[in-house]
Amino acid sequence: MILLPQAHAQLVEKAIQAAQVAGDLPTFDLPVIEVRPPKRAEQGDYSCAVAMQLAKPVGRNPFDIAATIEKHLPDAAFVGAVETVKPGFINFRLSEDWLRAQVETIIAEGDKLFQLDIGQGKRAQVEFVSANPTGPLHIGRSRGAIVGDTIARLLEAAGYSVEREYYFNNAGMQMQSLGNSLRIRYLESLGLPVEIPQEGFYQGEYLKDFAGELAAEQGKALVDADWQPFKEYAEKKMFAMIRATLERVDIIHDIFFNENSLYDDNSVWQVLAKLEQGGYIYESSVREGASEEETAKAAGLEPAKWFRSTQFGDNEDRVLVKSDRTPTYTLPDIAYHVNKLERGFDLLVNILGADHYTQHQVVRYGLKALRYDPTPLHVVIIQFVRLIRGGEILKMSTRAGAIDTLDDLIDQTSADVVRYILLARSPDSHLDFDLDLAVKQSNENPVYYIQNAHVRCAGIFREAEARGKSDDDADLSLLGADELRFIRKVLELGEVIEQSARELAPHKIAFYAHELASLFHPTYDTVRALHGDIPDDVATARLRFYRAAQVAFKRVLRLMGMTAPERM
RNA sequence: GCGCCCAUAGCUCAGUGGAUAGAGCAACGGUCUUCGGAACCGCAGGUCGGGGGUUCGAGUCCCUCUGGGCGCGCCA
Repeated sequence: MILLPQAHAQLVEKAIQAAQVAGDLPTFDLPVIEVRPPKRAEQGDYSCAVAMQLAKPVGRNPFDIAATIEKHLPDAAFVGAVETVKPGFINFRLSEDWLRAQVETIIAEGDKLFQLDIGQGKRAQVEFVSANPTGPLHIGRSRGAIVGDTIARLLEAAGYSVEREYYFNNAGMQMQSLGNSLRIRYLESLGLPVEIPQEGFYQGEYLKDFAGELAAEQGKALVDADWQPFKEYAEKKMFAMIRATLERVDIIHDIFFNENSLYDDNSVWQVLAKLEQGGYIYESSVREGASEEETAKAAGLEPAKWFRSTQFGDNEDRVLVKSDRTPTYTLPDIAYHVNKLERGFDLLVNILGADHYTQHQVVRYGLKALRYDPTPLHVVIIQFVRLIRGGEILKMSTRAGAIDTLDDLIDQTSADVVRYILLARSPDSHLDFDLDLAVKQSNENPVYYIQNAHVRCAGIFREAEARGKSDDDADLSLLGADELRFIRKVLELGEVIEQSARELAPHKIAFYAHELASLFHPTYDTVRALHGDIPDDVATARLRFYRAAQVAFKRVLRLMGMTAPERM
């Protein structure tokens, strides 16, 4: 299937070249020619403003230039009419015959509708979620989960070969606390006296469940054990839980990358050595340029290893190896990104919460110091989510208790609702998740509005079958203006995929889905296929149209990771 | 104080430097002896936070101010 903006742009380009050959336009370097749907439908299906850009270099008024370009436009099957208007727009209208024929193309492409080849099979990796297995997934994390998975789906549709990766750390203090918390719950479930620590204790109910299972499996065998075996047990269970939660929203990672492997293969220390060789590391108990206060605080500390990130524009140097000679999170994170780059991906996408921005900058400085080319690396920063219930704002936190896990949210709404609401906002914007609205199964909830379009198509075919009618051998010339308007919108899907994949802006598909549905429902209302007074040939053509519509909705819903229900 | 993000209709938000700034919800008024109404139609709603600048053209780019979010740890 063709991308219409690009196809039109090529026509304009050829027209300009032809005009130059004919001497109607002077010679100049071709600008990037952009063609897009105008805001107002009366202005055409696609519009090009290149003549305005050319007015200055060519030294003529834009309207004349546009008219000249129009004169030299080559023929194309998809072009119905061309018009040059006011300041210098060239407006295109799609051929209606060509549009009608697209109904068959859409049906033929089916689940692969607008499967593009922009990625040309290049390898892309999307890293997202990446929560350590210390607890269930929270809503704050889940926005990144949905955005990351949808970006992966869009990249696949754009023609990339995509891997989904989850980076985690199962070492460190938090995991030790988790193991210790489980140990206490385990002893408690055996009826032994325990003391719940004030700090570093995980309160969650899930640990009581784990403890109960562990006690049932092991009896009193672990009464004298330290935190270690408990940590291992908790980690295993926790990951199973996280995976199960993600699967509920149709997210499956291909690779779980353990931070520890970067120590096992020594790459963390190799990275450090290379930075040292480059002269980017110094040893000191306090960073260079520190305030008196900081210096006083650091008095008596053993020297740490500092990275001169200020050389790359950072506000201050960062510690890579602490006084106790263990690395900070930053060092393995740099090593991880080196690892990613060396795996040869053409595109690396990293989904991060807004609070990780600074950390990521330091990683980039590290890569720069190591002389890696960071161009494949793209970061999508996700702004925070606020949960709203009864008009009240509940702030999200990965350490808060209560009711804000992704599982809870799915339980209270549905996987589809969660996916759509978390998706339908620019990642740059803060997101208010209105629980009351999400729970409502009414037209206030856009999720059902979109899915209902698919349901209605499915319903038509159930009914058609019952009445013994089919859409075989349809005469598509019988389709009217309403149907064509909808088909035009379906054909914009390619642009939406291309653009949202290129810009890593998956919310665009969500808005498109709603726009498509809002063209569908009025059409469904007026364009009847199975009414008694509809002639058979018209009914057949319309059924064929609804077949194409169903294909489009299914494709769009699947691109968003949502289900395309047959009934609701 | 420094860095990043945000500010558009009453509310929640779209808006790739192009033409008269758009949806949904809420509010108001209508439609239907339904291929499943979680629908459709209409009406109304705006100094695009303020001020400068760049451009043939700015909600969009630059500067600045104001207001909000996040970060600025030898935590991860």
